Amino acid sequence: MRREPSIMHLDLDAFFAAVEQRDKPSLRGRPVVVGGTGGRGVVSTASYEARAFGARSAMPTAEARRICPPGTAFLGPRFAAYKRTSDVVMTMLRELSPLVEPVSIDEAYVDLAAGDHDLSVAGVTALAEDLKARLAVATGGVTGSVGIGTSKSLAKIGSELDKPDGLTVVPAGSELDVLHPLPVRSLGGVGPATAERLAQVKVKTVGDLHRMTLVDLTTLVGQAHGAGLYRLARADDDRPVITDREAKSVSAEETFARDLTDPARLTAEIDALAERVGSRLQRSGTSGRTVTLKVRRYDFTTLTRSLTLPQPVDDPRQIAEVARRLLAAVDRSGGLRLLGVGVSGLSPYAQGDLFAEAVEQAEETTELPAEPVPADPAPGPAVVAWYPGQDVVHPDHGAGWVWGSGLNRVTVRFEGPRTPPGRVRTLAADDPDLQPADPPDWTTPVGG
DNA sequence: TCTGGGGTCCTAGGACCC
DNA sequence: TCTGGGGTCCTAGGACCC
Repeated sequence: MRREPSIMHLDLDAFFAAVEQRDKPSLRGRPVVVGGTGGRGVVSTASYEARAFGARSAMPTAEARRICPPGTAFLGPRFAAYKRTSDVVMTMLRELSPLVEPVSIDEAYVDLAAGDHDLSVAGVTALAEDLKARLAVATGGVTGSVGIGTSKSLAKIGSELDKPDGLTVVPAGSELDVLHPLPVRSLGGVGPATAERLAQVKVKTVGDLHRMTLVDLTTLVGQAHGAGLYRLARADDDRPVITDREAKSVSAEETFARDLTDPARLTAEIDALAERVGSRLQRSGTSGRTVTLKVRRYDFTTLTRSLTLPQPVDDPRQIAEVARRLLAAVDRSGGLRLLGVGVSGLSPYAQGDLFAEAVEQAEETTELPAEPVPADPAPGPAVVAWYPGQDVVHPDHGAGWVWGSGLNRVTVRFEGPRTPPGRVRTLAADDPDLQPADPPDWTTPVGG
């Protein structure tokens, strides 16, 4: 918590819908719903006119169609248009201060203390009024709500208090007066589950929360969460404004218009998702060691399966191979509603034989075969034919697949996709006994 | 024609190490 | 031959955010 209200939060109002209304004047003043328009679509953004009828973000579009009147526009999103408008706004914010933290396409924090500004209440009020006016002109009529306070949480709460096109400055010293009457849901990190737990002990407002002891709170909602809420209820928040954060994961997922059962279709979808993820990784110059498959079944039950490789991957083919193996081990009977593929454990892509180092480490913790690891082959250029996920067969060990490969060595997991690391075998990359194999027929639907 | 898609962070258990 | 605890990595799931 700072001594002056120097953190600003800007939230663009009903952003996607506002851009549509700007670009299509016939939509102005009418209810507009942007989101998935197919049978399984949900609402991304409802204009304020549509909100009057109950339309909300995350609501199934089918429900929004039921409750909104004839004449409501239902539009698919145009992300490129939103991105262009967002860029205009973020550029304006960076003129206020070099410390701008975009939270999403329509939201950002600005550390005004890093700019040259009068940080009195009157000063920041004038600054925000001027920003809002210029922003509306620069974007062609998109408006934003601004909160300014002594911390991120107060700035964010301020921007929520007066929507749309609002401005709230929370002066230093008045934080608790603002905070305590608000419902606990106003605090970042309090969602439906936490609110319900708190309600069960008669805690409804931030003021109620303030009266809980740290021990009671952490017992109720967990260590980290409890400690965080304890501080937020006291306006104790010193989180800095961060300009760029490194991505920790990259993923793509798709809900199908109809549940899929056809193995060939499932494989094709995995390949397409892996292609999206891999190309994004390659474009950003990163790669990651953990591949995660997400599956949502016909009955909406959702599960994830992941596998950490000894070396990072960014190649769509390799990502797809691993994801297909993970899919092979899940129950697909009844059909799948959604598939997702992700890569995490990201690191900047580095040239060189990372795998050799990974094997050194793995050998320290892995029960390796009794038979000796083949001696290092003669120095010289080695052709690495193996890639993670590739199916192989070995006369001594049977069927397996490549877990990791380097210049000289290849590590294979034998006996199927869930073989524990203790059963890996490290072989010479040029071991003549090790042969590529046709993939097993994993696509046959499995039960249980 | 119920329930998207992109993320982050936390928890908890098991394996394994010291 | 009786009993530990801390730390890290991996996996799976859940809550939450926009």
